[in-house]
Amino acid sequence: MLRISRLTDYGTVILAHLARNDAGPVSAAEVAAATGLALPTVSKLLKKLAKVEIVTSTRGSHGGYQLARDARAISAADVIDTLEGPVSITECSASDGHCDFEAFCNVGGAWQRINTAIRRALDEISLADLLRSNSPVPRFKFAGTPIIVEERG
Amino acid sequence: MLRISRLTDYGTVILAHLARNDAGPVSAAEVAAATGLALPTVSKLLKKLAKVEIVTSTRGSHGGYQLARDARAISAADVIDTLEGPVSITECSASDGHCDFEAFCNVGGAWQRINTAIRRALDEISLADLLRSNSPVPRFKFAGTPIIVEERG
DNA sequence: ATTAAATAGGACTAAAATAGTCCTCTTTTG
DNA sequence: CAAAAGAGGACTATTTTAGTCCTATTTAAT
Repeated sequence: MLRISRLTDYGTVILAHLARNDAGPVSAAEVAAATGLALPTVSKLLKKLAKVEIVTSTRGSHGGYQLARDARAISAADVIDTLEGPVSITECSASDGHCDFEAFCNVGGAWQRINTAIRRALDEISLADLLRSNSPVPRFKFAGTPIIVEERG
Repeated sequence: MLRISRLTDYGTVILAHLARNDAGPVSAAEVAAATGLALPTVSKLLKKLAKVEIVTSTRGSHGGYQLARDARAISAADVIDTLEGPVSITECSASDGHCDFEAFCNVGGAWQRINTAIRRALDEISLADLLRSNSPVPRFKFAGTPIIVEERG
């Protein structure tokens, strides 16, 4: 339904936590405790975010993660690109741009226009814009185990 | 990755075929033959499109489907809403708008802005805009059986 | 009337993508 | 050198998406 995945949403929650706790590295375990997300999941996401330098990591004891730059300089597009691959409304336009069936393909200029509009919207929103209130975890209505939102630790 | 599903893409191919064959109803079987898509799939999609009156159906022998209105009056948003549910970038904002955890939720105004931008882009593109060239079926690069694009029948 | 060609509706199965967990290795600090 | 942390990747489970099939209904032609 043209929506971002849960993991990407978790990613924004995690980044929001880092943005609010900016004085030194925060461990994945701390983030997990504060957000109610499972540690392995938090860990996995932070590793990906570290790889593209949205966050920086410090290894070893007292290590952890922190934002690599100001929250205003991290866009929704950065996060989405990292956590679910490049944004593109059709499979075709996500490819290398050279499709064997281009002549038969109805995915043309109009879809590209849509892609461009979406991308522009995502580029213009920063992590700072997404930061709101006390926000551990959004509530989802899917079938699986409900996410705990109580504070612990 | 924030992309439309294959079925929705098939939907646009099917609608494109109907738009180009506007003189009387076209049966699902004819559409399937012309586009290279499997009949049950075409049939399923056309039933959905008929239910929301993007196409009209005629039952009985010599029956079939045709566009319910001019291709310029059918938007990408209409088609996407029908074939993959309402467009909304997060699960929360797709819901009834009343979330038990609103106070904790970081999905706020900024995501809504993104949603709005996407929706506007989708509203502004019509089926007529998407109509291009001879276009049976876009080629996808996923693992399953490749879709036949040769003309048959 | 009967038969054939269609759509309507929904149940069911299969395949793919997504989410989530776990294990082993390396780095750093006390 | 032990403990706390991240790195990397393999693996499993779950959920979503795609695809098929069956039965009923409608309409037209004979």
